[in-house]
Amino acid sequence: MELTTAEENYLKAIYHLSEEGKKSVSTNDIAASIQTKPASVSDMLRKLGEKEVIQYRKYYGLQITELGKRLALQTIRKHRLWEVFLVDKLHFAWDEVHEVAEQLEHIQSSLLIERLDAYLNYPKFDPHGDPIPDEYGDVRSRPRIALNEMNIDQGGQIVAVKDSSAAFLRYLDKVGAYIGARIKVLDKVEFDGSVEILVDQKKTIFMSKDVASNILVLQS
Amino acid sequence: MELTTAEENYLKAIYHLSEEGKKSVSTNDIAASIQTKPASVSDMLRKLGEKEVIQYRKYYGLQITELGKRLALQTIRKHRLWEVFLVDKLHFAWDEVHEVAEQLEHIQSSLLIERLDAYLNYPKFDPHGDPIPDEYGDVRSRPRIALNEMNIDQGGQIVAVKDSSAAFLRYLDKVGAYIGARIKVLDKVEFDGSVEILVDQKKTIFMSKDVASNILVLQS
DNA sequence: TTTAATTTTTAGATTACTCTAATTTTATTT
DNA sequence: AAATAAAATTAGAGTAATCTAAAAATTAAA
Repeated sequence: MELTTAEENYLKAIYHLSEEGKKSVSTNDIAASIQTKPASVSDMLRKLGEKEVIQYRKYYGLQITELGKRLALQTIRKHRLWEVFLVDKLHFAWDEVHEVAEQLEHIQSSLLIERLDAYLNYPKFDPHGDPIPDEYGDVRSRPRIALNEMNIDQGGQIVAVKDSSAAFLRYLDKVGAYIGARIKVLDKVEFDGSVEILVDQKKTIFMSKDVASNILVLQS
Repeated sequence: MELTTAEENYLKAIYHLSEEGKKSVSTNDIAASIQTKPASVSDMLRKLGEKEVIQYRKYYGLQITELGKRLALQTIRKHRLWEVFLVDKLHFAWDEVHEVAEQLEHIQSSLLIERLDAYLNYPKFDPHGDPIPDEYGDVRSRPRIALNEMNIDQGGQIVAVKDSSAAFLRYLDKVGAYIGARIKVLDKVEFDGSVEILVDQKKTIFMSKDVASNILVLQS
């Protein structure tokens, strides 16, 4: 089954929305998330329904099918592998990768992705800390916790950020709290919820609750 | 100035045809070279004319403009850099790269190409030995000579092949006569034009005139 | 130099995707 | 439960790229 680039983009958006939002995905949500008009979405939903990657009943909403999920995860896998390539090999900054990965994810060649995966040493997370599905679409996502919810003296590894705006990523880079960094909570301030953390066993930094709540940690 | 993927493909074909054929490029030639119908070509020529990447007079043929040449060379540059990446880094075989590079060449990001070029160590030739234009479209092609026309005891480096069929490339790989290999002509057989060459200072092989005439060498 | 063959272009459709504007359906309020 | 608001869909049209079939222009041949 072959999807066009546009179909892949819609399906990816639908997958993401149905993962996070929980309740059913609306036409308007999809339109907003891929910057298009609801009318275009309706049209595409009909087509995606025919291709059986979603189950679609007019006015009643949609449900992504198993096939749809698998295909969406394949695109997400490609996107995230390319992000790793851009950052690890071509030294792109975190906030420069998205646009390019958005194009690269549509290149069709299973050999290419296999080889790229091997070349990057089978990474499990992309530069934003999001998990990379395997070729069958399996995501082994270990439980993660927001940094501000950790207890004093607890340690772990930063594996993801919720807010991936360029400004936020630059801030994290500056304080050394990159994805993969090992951290430990030294203290928590009851009053404002801010935390004091040790980064990579050497640097102590303070973080507002706001920032900490946007950082996901794999506890150890 | 922005070209669509289709426009880039047409322009690339036109560039290649006008380089080799010398005389003017016909609608039929273009149609044949990109497997499409002459009617579609006519349509596209009008559009390319409007965008001033070619000079086009109905029924009278076309001429690629300086702008067109520059844009075509940019696409060719991208194509060849990606081929180097696929072969050098992802261990693709010579004959597996084309299809994928054909897709990758249309990714739009000047940063990406700059970084890729640096990452590959500014290669001057692609895996088929074709020169890679610089970012301004300059191709510094040093004089090359067919292997069968070299004299005894002359040395050089294999930089290109004329015949790039999969079978031929596989044969070359097997005997170690890859692009970049340093060779030296040990002997030439008057009778059938075959040559005896030393590859990479260690391996001696015999080559028919037929094969040797398809290998281009940069003399040293 | 007419006629015939070839090449090229136009005309008219088709597919994929998008849009605005109008309509229909569902959800919310009073 | 009727009226209103919101959401979703259809209708109709536009762009880009392609095709087949027909027409026009050029080239080659008799």
